[in-house]
Amino acid sequence: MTRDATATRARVLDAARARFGADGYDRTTIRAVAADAGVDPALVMRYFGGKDGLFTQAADLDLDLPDLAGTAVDDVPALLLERFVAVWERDATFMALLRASASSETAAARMREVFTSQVAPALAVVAVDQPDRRAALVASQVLGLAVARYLVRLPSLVDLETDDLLAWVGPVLLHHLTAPLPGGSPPATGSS
Amino acid sequence: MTRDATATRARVLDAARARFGADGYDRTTIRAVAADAGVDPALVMRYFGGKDGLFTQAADLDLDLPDLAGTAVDDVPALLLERFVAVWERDATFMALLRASASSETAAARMREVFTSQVAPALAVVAVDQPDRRAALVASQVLGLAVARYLVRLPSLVDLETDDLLAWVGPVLLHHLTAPLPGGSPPATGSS
DNA sequence: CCACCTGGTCAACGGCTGTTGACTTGACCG
DNA sequence: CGGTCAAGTCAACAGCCGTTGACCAGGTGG
Repeated sequence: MTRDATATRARVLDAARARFGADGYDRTTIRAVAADAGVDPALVMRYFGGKDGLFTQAADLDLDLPDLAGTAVDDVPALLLERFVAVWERDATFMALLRASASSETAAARMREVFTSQVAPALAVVAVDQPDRRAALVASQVLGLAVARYLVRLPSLVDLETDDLLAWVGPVLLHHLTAPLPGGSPPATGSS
Repeated sequence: MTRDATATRARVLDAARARFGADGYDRTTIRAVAADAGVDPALVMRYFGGKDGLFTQAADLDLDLPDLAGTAVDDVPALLLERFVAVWERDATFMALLRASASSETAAARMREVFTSQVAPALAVVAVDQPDRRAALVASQVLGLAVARYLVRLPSLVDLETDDLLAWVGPVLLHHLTAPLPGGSPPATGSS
């Protein structure tokens, strides 16, 4: 059972996610990840090609958002928040990506890609209007929640139970998705 | 005019803010800051005692929030957002603190302190209810905006003019400050 | 002229890191 | 048993970083 390359790979990847999520990109060392996985640093190199490769594979985030077509827009915030909390608490992938985005342009680009390929399309179905912008606003609130709660750890947000969190923030997400366009006289560019 | 310690200190501090804001804590090297300021790295040591000291003094954030007592609550979001955008764009202090918070517990603690000593007291005057929690929710949206716009750089948020930003996000801040308590049956602790 | 203090530089040390290439171990196969 | 190939280890290199202590420059006061 030992000497199982697939299992070892998975163990290294788990250790990497934990380290990247807890310490950020720069403070995470290949040596520490290897030690956590009970493996020689050189093996990490062989498997992932380098620190960048290790991060890329460790921070491959899949939000697994459901198809919202046919869902009443009022039910969307609950679904979204439940999904995000689940992702936050399942493993450290999201935190790894978030922490790394602060100091690595590559990670920030990956974050943008997660938004473009997963969040924006999912929300485009339920936002009547300027779907991309509304999706970005939703993302800003959710991202801010993650930062304030898990990164900065403001006590009055850490104390919130998941249900209360939904009750406080849900209406805001709904607002971002459905509120009438701001700016009384929209300078629409001809295309209507 | 050369050999002016005060001016040199200021030059180093400016360079440090720029570097910390652009690259984060770990990627910023004392050598690079010193080079930017046209100074020997050893001088930075003499003046600030080390990298931590340099960061602490460079990331000493003052939001300069106005006294909101006597302000109509509907006017608060505009004031707040204008202040935050001003702080974001004035210098790199806020970005330095935000980026560093992702990988340094010290920086995260400083962020918490900024909230506790500046944001929460300022908003306590206008939030009728659970002022600390409402202030934290406001902070989460503002922080999320900073992350999404300046760090992850979601295009549809980067494109927003300051005025439009206010129009989109203002109502949300107002909601966070004034919306009725969620949870139909509040488990109030005896005081009613 | 000399001493002195402040502002500033120089060269170096020690530690940690990513990365590499040669080596070892162990399981399977004929 | 002997060979072979993947899995894994070992020791080392080269580079960069924070930090240090000794040193230099130049204006000031006696």
